[in-house]
Amino acid sequence: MTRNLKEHILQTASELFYSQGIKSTGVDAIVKAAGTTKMSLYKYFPSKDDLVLAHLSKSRAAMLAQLQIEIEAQADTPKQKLLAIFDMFAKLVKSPDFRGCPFINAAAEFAVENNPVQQAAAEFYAEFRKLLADLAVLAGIANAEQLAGQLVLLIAGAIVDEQMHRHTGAMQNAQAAAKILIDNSQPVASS
Amino acid sequence: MTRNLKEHILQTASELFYSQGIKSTGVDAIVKAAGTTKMSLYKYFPSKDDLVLAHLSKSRAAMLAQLQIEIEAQADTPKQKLLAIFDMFAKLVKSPDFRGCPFINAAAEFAVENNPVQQAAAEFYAEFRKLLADLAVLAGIANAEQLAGQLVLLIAGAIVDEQMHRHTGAMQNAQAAAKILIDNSQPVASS
DNA sequence: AACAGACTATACCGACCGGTATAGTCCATT
DNA sequence: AATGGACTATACCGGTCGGTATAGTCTGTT
Repeated sequence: MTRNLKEHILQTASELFYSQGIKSTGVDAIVKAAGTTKMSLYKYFPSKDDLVLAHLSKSRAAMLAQLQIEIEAQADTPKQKLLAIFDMFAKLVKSPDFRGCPFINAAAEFAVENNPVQQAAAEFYAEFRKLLADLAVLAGIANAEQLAGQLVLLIAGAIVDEQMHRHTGAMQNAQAAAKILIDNSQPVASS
Repeated sequence: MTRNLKEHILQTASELFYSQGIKSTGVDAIVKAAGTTKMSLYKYFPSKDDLVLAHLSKSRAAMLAQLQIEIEAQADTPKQKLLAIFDMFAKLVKSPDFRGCPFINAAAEFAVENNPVQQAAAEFYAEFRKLLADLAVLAGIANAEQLAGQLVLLIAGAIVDEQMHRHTGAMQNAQAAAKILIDNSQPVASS
């Protein structure tokens, strides 16, 4: 039960942070939802900021792992894997619990530039882009970095769009655009 | 000086809301920055929420007007006008005061679904999309609505991306993608 | 049986939050 | 000169914020 409590508090905090927003979630609310006390929370997380950073770090790892699984599960070509990522996000966006991207939302809540929260958000998107760029390289695309950047824009834009107007199929629209961009990308000069 | 004070308070609040975030900006801070008192603020805006909504409404009108001007200033073809919008946002994103999209940020700060703040954000993006769709129709594009939606995704995504990693040219990358999407869109069946 | 450590219970702290009450100043119109 | 409305000054309200202090409970180990 000892190492479990820290994880349990973090899990509870994560859900509240994501569903209600970080600044709107007080420490007391987390403590009550987790069925514990402030003393225990502050034992494992010396400040609310630490808890917030832990939440973002956990979300980052979880999301990247999920992406990796989704990519490897697909036994198809790299190009099909790229498109499958849009399917995954389309599913994610359909969930009733969907409330936008936790990193974008956190970056919006913590406005000060170079804030640790913003840096955490930036790091996730940098890793996400790299993951897409690696796939694009495998797909034999010459301007892989540029294409990966564009796919990130489409996905981030669709997440934000779905957050505001729900169930408008923004992610499918993004995928349709992605298809065109991929098909129009230059192949590497073949031997 | 009478009608000026209301506008002055709103202007001050707008700047603080945008630069620091809405929830992080207290009424006292607005009052102090505007050089007035709480009594005057609450005379014109019966609650902070009203002030927030007024801020979003003002920002929406300002942004749409700026877009209209930019579009009409271009004496070029509708297709060139569509691309010119990306230039405008590229300039906007370069400003040292840039801190993301006020509507996306506000929607992220106010998590509760169907919150008035979220609705205001959604309304802006709906109008923005319509504006692009009208241009796409003029450009003789058959699937104008779909294309407009995709351009919105690219722009919103680039704004969010630039908010996290500054000065990476995300908006130029979005424009490059937009060119491809426009060139690959189906023309209306001509007579 | 005794000890240690994880965890709980609760009361408290100063600071700040959005919002209000009361009183007073300034100035233009009549 | 007097009235009235716009605006200021300031003190206050209850509530919540993040964070801490103190004390007690419960349980596994020796």
